[in-house]
Amino acid sequence: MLRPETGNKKPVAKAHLTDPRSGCPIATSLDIIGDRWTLVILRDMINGKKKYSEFLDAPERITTNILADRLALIEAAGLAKRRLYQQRPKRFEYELTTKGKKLQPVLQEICRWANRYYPETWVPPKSFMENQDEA
Amino acid sequence: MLRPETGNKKPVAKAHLTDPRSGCPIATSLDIIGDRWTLVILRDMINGKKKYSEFLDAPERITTNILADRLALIEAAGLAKRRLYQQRPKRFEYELTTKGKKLQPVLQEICRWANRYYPETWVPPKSFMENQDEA
DNA sequence: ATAATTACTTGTAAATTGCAAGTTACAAGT
DNA sequence: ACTTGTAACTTGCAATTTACAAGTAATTAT
Repeated sequence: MLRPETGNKKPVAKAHLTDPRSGCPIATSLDIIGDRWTLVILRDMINGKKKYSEFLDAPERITTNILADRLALIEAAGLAKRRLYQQRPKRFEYELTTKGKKLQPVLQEICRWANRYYPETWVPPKSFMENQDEA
Repeated sequence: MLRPETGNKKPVAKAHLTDPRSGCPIATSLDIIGDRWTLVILRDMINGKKKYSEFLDAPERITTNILADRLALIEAAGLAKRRLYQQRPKRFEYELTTKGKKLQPVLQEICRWANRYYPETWVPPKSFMENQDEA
């Protein structure tokens, strides 16, 4: 198909994003972050990664189509914003919004749990576990 | 197919359960809890639900095949244990292990985040948000 | 001129999910 | 005795999502 320039959107329907399964805060959140990839991308964003290629470098080896899809969903959910940082060729970088940054305590608790029950998991740097972003 | 009595297991392969994508505590955790249903079942277990039919009653309307699959995975991951509480007919109840209970802080942070950014979500009872289970 | 890089898209097979219906074992009502 | 109901699942199948591989457009590096 034609793709005259980068940056055109795919449908990104996903019914549960607009129509949560219930009023439960957990179910509503999982409609957005309840998959195997979204939070690992958020992890990288918290650690300062911004560019598509940086996210691809993660040791979990996300595939390009999933990454593109998740970045669009993350943006649609208001967890990050896409900024054009170069006109030709168009290049975007992704930055967390406050809403996205506020998920850091969730990630921190996940890490505490994993470090306790899966001792082979890495202990995150203090900057990740202590830093509660202002704002 | 034959199913002489209830309680026989299905394969439950899921490669990432035995072989995490990386040593990252977040990725490792998401290999287990990174889906749209597992944590809502854990929520119900924390709130004292034990039986299959009780989990089915949740407002999110989980289907029976997904519930059966998730209960098996939750047990395989050591987050809950299945107990035969009645011999004839065989009836099981599911109870959180300590490992499963220790995910409560993760759920609490998810609730805090959702209550802030999705004001239409329910505010959980204090018992859920404050209770840090002993052990 | 060729190779490499970035940020994707496309195609297709495999796996997972959702929906509906069926099954087994028993209990309770008529 | 027979039908109805309930609990805890299983089965079949269509629809959606995921993984894997390859391709593409624009531009820079060699």
